[in-house]
Amino acid sequence: MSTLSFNIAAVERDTGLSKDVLRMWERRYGFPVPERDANGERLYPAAQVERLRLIKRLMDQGHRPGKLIAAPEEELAALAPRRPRETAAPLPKAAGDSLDELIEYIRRHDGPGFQQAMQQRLVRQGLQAFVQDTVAPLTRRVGEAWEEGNIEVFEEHLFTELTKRLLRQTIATLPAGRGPRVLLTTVPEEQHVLGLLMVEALLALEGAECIPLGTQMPLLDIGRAAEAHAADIVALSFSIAFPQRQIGGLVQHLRQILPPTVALWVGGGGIRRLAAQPGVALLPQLPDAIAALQAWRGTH
Amino acid sequence: MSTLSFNIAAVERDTGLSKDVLRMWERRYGFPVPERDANGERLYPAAQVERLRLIKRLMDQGHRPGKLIAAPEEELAALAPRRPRETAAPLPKAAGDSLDELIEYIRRHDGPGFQQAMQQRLVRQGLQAFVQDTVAPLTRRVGEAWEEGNIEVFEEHLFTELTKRLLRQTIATLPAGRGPRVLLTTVPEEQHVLGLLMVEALLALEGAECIPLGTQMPLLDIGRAAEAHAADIVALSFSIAFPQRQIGGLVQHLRQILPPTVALWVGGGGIRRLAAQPGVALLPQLPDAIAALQAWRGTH
DNA sequence: GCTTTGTTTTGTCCTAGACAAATTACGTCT
DNA sequence: AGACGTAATTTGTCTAGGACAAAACAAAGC
Repeated sequence: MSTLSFNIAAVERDTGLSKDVLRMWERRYGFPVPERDANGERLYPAAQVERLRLIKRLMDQGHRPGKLIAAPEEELAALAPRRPRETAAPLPKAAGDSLDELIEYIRRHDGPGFQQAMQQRLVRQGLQAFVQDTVAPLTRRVGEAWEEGNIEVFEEHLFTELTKRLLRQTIATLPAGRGPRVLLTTVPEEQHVLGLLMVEALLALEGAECIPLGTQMPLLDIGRAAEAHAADIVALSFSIAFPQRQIGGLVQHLRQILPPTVALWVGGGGIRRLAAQPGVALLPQLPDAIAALQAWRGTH
Repeated sequence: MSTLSFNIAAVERDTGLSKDVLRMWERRYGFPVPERDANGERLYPAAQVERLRLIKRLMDQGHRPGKLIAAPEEELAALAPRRPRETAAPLPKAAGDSLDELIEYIRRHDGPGFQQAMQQRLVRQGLQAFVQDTVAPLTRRVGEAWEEGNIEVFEEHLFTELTKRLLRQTIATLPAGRGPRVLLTTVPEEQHVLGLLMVEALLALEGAECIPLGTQMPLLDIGRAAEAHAADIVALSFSIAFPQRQIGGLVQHLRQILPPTVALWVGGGGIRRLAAQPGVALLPQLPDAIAALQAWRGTH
């Protein structure tokens, strides 16, 4: 079998670094330096792709590409402590009140075990506490673990998929809401839906009428959907992974598209550094959504 | 309020046409011709964005960009019969065995009604028939309606989201499978998960042990996941909207990454024109998945 | 009818320059 | 020392036009 190599589109797919950035880094920092095929097009060896993935992860953690690419191998040792693979800490048989127990199921690739443990916590805590005290911190922990290289991409996907299922399943059992009508979605490029589901669970529990439109809705279509569904509120979610620099412009753009009578709520880990805008409610934390709902009801 | 305008990144987001393509069309066909901001960067008026969205839709339908862009306004009349908005055909009160009834709920933006009707059909038909005779054709119908401009993007999203919920909810009630272990996912850029869920439902019903990893998994991570979960089969799904030209290379690439002992199944509407490859099973139709499962069991 | 061969269409990749927004570094003032 | 404003730097995205291969289509032959 030949050594695997990736064309530039494949590298973009697998690393999340745009073609422009890949070419610019090559020009500017001298890395990566791919080979070329017969046609003069870039061909990245697997080793360079791996290194790029590592760099991308550390960038998402806050490091700067210039430093990372310059540093030779110390960064691998110092910044990326890959999980000691076979530690396999024994499951804490005790009360199991810790999130570690849940993460350990994921690390062991034990989907059914994870589902069962989550279900148990849901029943014990009730939906609201479950969302706020289990799902939210667990999501944060998984994100941190990913940044630190302690969890694989597919493990994170398994966690997300199973948690999504549980939340949706539970939301389905709630009675129909009485209003206001809240339209929930994300912008294109933003595919993380867990935050949205958490908000939906909390709002539905408070009796709001939620209209879940999934992810990746073009801005113009969000406007049309708000009109067609006679929505009172449009709620957007930005994950921490979403390119920060784009969020402000996007929200401003959408605010222009929506009629002024429709409220625009924005939440998620991505908005931490977002400046306030007129006509846009920032809800950095989950409880803020409940507060905003009560405030809305007070004024309508 | 000023006239809305979009920079090239926003147009890419909202139309799905890459920046390269937008610039190339401008150079080659003389459309679109955006204005420029103070910095010389493209600024597309909303009207041009609308037209681009229309062109993209017709392209997905099989038309060619050169023709579409040349044609002045006849194409709008001839090819894009926008749904007569207020027709509002009365719901067929009768047996309701037709898919039209279900689509009509979506058109009326009646989420709860749709859910209830779907649930009813599920109970009446049983899961296997429901997937094959309701969900699959309905998905196709919705896709066709979208191509013909008879359904809005957000309506399609609502349909997808609600159907996903119902399928996942139902899958959750099935008992744990006995094997083989089937890992289900899609490649990056492919975010359609409905096809995958349909397959999962059928396979789980046949007693397979499904590992749902959600969408958009980098190829290298699919390989790692297959190893970590000791998967017997990796099942990929390509929707009809996925760029055809990329599929062949992607599948070939993944086949190289996976160990030869792991079977690779590929399905979905996107593979209609895909050439056969050694070590890759093509499953264009849903029943093919069941057949493939039985074949696998026969040889193991 | 079908297959093969040439032509057109179309998307993606390439180089290389420019610049603005974000971030860091620095110097000054309180 | 800490706060603040300004300069330097880093970094991503945009622009221009050229090139070419893969796909789609047309035409000719069997």
